[in-house]
Amino acid sequence: MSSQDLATLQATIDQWPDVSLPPDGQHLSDACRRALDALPGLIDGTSGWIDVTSLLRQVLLTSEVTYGGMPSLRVPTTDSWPTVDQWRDVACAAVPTPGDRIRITASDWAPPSSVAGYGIGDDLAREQVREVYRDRDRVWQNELPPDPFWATAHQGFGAYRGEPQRQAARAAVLSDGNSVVIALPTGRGKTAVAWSKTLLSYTGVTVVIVPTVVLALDMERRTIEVERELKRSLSPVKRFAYVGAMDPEVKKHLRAAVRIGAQRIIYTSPEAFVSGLSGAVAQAARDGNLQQIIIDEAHLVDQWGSDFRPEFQTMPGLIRDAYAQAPETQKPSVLLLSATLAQRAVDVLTRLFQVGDRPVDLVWGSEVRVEPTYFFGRHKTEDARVAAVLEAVKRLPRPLILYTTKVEDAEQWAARLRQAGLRRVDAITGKSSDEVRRTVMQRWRGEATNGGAVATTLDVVVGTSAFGLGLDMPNVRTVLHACLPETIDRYYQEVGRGGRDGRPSVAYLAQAPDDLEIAVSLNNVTMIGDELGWKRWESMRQSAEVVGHFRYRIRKDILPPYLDVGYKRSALWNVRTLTLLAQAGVIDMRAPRLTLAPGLSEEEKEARREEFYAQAESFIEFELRDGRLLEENSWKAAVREVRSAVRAAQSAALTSLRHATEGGSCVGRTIAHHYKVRVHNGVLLTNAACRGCPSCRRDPSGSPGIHPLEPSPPLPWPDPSRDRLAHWRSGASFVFIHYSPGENLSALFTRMAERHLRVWRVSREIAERLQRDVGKVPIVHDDPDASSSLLDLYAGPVAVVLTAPEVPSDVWARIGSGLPTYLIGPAGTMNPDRPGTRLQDAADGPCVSARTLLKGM
DNA sequence: CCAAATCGTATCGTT
Repeated sequence: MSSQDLATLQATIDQWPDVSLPPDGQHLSDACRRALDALPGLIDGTSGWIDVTSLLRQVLLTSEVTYGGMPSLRVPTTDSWPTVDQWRDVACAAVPTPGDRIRITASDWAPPSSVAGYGIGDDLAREQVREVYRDRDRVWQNELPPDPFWATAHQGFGAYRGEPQRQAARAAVLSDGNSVVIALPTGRGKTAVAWSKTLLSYTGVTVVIVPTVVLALDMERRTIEVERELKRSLSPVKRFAYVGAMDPEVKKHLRAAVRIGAQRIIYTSPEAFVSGLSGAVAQAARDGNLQQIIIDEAHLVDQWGSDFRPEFQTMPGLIRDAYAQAPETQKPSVLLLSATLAQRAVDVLTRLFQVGDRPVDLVWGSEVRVEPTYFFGRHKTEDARVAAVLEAVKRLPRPLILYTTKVEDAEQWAARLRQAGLRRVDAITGKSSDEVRRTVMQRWRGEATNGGAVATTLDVVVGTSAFGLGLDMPNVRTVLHACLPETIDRYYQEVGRGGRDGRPSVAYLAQAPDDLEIAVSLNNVTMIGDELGWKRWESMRQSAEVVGHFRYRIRKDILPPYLDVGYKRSALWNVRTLTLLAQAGVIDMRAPRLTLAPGLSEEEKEARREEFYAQAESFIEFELRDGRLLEENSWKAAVREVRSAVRAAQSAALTSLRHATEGGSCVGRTIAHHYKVRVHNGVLLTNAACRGCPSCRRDPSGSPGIHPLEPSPPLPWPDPSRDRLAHWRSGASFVFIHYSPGENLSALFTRMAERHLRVWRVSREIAERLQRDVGKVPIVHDDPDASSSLLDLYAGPVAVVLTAPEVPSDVWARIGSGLPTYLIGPAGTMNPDRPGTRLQDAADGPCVSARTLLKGM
């Protein structure tokens, strides 16, 4: 299909100054829609000349790259239309034509391709930037057929978007009562993974912790849509977000719904989870109604939990409480989801979120994004940087994000761009009001308040790191940095806001001399020292009120002996001390909970409540975990270890980024290396990929390319799930279940599945029928032809159904390694170890007929 | 002293 970009745009321009929009229903590129949106703004001043020139340039390049030829547009020079010089300023050629019009064509432009400036690799650089303009539909690669449970959970789920999503989805339904860290790239369907268990079952509460209110509300909106499609209620309250600013009545009803297990899924913040919702969650757990706790953007537990938002690190205590109180067969599972997990984040999560005695599982689908083409510029002065960024903003495609570190710089950049001739630009920082954030997103996306489509009025957003968490904008084409981020994690997160639609994007970082100092100071996490920490700890312990078994409550703002006058930072330092201790394994942090002695009168209760909530903010609780660390020297040693681990991780994260900006080696490789993680049972690799960077343009033969070689091999599930059929194996690792020719096995299969046998190696057809029969029990289909079979990876029970009287070697190998296996085969299946003997005759393995087994179930 | 955001109320027992 060819685009109607040029014809439509030219027709609209020819009517000038009538700028009524063309009818919908034509195939137009994103760039062309934006250009059409921007044209009327020339009249009322809501578009500047740069907005229009850069968008028309983008349309021309989109057309040329996608369909070839030498596209041009004839534009007026009257009114507020740009001058010939202005067109040239955005790398467009402008030739006068009769009738006061000029014909414009666009030339290639790419940022300086090496750190030193223009030189080797320029051609490649331009070629790579050209690809960013290409108008093409996304093609999902590496799709995999869905497991029966996946297709059944929601008809919209369809195929898996690659092995990582498959592993994550399987981990979610196969984990019961354990914690799983799941690294899954953005855009690989994280949300579906979180939903599948909920949608498949008919009872149980899933609590999803998200870092911001906006995300909670956004998830609520999407959940309401799914609920409508399902034609099934997921909440008696018809609400799914629980956030502070909501109507107290709605919150009350939500708490009640969670408490009785009727709320199937709820989205909330760490703060609300450990305070308002904690009682309801605990009650649901006690009644066996707590199905899953899911922590989204789990890397923030490490990044934000240490001092900024300590509730990220008080969650584990609450989760352990809930886990301990849940009935043995209905323990909640904990999923920790993130796209960017480096060593430190994995260490923190696996330590803090281990519940029960099983180690935390890991599903590693970490990938390096292939969309960005990287550019770096180093400038000797701030003025030179400003000029370089301005040039890039004029010439690179929209939507475009410009990141800065400081709020002031973001605002200054927005003003500077307006000054230069942009109008379709605005800024978002941590200081922006909710209202501003909302309207900027709507103007950027072209969305009305009611969700309908309207014209876009914004192409460029200048932001600090506040802009982007959970940002849902698929077609961002350019991410600029007029700063040096303090870690490669932040840089990569921000670059990753581009190209969510799978099309290439440009990532260009322009550095100036002062940037490093700012990055270093932000990189330096504030932590308390040995001596002062110990003194604080002692004074906290001495003043602690005992509120339970090994459980203490302290005032956050109590002062250590070395201070006799309070200063407002003291409370923050106390919390920092405690989070450090939690990471060292000395304590679990807890959120204070109101406990009312029985037998109080209503007035007394009310008085206690009022007193509690008046002071709740100033309290924090903790539980001692390791008494051996109470002695001063071992305490200090434990704390010192955590401190140096944090410092090492932080400085490595900045060094990696500096390394990348220097252009000495491939950026994709540097990022991949940063996300390589060691765990107790192996090394988790992130494969390098690179569309283009200074190093790869200089020496293309050394580039990893955009097709990652092999997916990182999956780690085995370290511990088997409960096997409720184990007695049939009578102590052995496997049982052979033999059937007669023509025997109908579906009743047996159903019974086995209902007793939580979830993993089946069987034909797809039978697996799907089984799923239909058992409904809510998740059935995982182990395809014998898949590259990674669950026979090797899954230590829980697996059913293997044979249609011929021979045992495949991989099945026999699994049985030999002692993993629980239910081998269902025709009577007469031969024993691979003893030629000429049948399995059912062997003395060394238990066997039973299908009929006997079924009768006994 | 550099960025980042959130937060509150009701109850106790069986095979």
